[in-house]
Amino acid sequence: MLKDAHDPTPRECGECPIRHRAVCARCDAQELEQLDQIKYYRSFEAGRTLIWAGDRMDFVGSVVSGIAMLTQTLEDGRTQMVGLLLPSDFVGRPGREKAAYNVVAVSDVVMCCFRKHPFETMMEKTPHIGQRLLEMTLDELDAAREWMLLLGRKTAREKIASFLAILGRRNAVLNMSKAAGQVVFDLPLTREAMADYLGLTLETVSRQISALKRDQVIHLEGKRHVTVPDFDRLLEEAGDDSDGGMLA
Amino acid sequence: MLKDAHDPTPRECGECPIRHRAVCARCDAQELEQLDQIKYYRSFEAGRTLIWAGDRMDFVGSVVSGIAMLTQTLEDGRTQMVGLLLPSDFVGRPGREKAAYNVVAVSDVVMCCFRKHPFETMMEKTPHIGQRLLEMTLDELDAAREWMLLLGRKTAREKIASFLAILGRRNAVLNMSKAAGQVVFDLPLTREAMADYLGLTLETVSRQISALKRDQVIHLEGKRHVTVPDFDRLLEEAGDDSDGGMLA
DNA sequence: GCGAAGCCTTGATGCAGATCAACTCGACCG
DNA sequence: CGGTCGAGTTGATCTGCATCAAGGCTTCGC
Repeated sequence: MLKDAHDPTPRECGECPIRHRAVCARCDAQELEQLDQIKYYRSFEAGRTLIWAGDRMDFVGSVVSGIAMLTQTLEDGRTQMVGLLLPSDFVGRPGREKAAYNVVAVSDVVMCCFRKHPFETMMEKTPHIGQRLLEMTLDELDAAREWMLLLGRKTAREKIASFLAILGRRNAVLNMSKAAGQVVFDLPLTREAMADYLGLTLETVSRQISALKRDQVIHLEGKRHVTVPDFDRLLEEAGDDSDGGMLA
Repeated sequence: MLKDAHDPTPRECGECPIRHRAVCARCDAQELEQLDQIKYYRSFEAGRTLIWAGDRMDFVGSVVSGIAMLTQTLEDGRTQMVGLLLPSDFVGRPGREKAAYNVVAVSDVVMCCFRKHPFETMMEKTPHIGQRLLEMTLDELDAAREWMLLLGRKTAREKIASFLAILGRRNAVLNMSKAAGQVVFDLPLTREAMADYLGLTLETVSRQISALKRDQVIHLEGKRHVTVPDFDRLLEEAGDDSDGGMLA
């Protein structure tokens, strides 16, 4: 709610960093105009819960900057992450009254929110939006299915390696930082959040990271900065089918 | 490919059992006409693999009758089910060249296939289809996320109870067979397929079913016919949050 | 009627990862 | 400066599920 001086909130769609990847990617100038009428920005600080499962939702929206996670919990407190939201990812479901998951800010987050009812009406009249949302949802479904394989069948070491491979691949695409096959990135999550992602305990996450470090599969500077000297080696550790990940 | 005398393949959309739930649910008479031009039926016998991951796909389609499963495997053979396809569920992804998952017939299956390219062009011109597909995909994503919680955080007993609850709830809705809260249904999967669904071994599945039987949570006639005397008791065993499953 | 194959159950044993617990390190604050 | 708090590491022990192994029940073909 509060805005500070360094707030990276864009002023208008033209300067929006996710303009070409979010739900609005295919909208033309006139459609953006319409969206502009029903949108507003909100900022949240790291650690805050943006939405509680069961809450009434009066908006849907896009993550503009920062990282958030979707989680579910059992009554005794066991929690499982079921979505990791990066900039341009969509939050909420048109047509649904109440939130199905908790949404928690991992880092500071800025969201572009659309008032739900007007957005729904607009979706009916503007195929562009629904088409783009369909694409994005299909991508998420693929990711969820990859994730199910990980949760159901991989060992702790394979889970960690797979997670690092996902982060590494993303960064390799963004930065082209493949100097001699080296991949470098920062872990965006705490050990606990990684555990919730992978269906492990935080102790096991810590141990397996140490083991991969000991076996020279990765190097660590501090607790978060990772260097992967040989990415293929990491992929082997992840245990995927040989053609794995070529979809993305 | 072969058709036998008892083949339940519908002749035209008017008599199609999934007419009002599949991708074509919202299509008007004229749109159905168009779909009719590009569709054909195929039958598969139980156990057959309809599609191999990596295969070139020249069609997408709907399950008309029977049950199929989507599976992924690791190179050493460990396999995880990532989708359970019931009548009206959609197979394939518009815009994608190659199949991402294996599709295996659990029972005899009839599919209504649409030639992929004409279907894609039609989707662009017919918002009804894309809208319906979006709804269905969002539902699948929700189901996948529920499933992730199960795979990542539930015990073997809770997994079995959850699976039975899903089947029971589905049948309760269909049959209204809630004579005094009793729910009755047949297991559609072998122990091995259940294991692949739940991320367990088939021995553990068998043991946990025996345990639930011993503890009077369920009754079994033969290996497949299940009676649940007290559905709330089953839900407790499933370990879900108290408000659980009310989305469906 | 008999053998073989598929599906399922049950028992004995082992191990990967959970649990419980102690400790380190750095950031922040009065 | 010392104290506290959150994040992470590491060790010791326990346990739920996997693994290995044997046997039962049904169905099918000959």
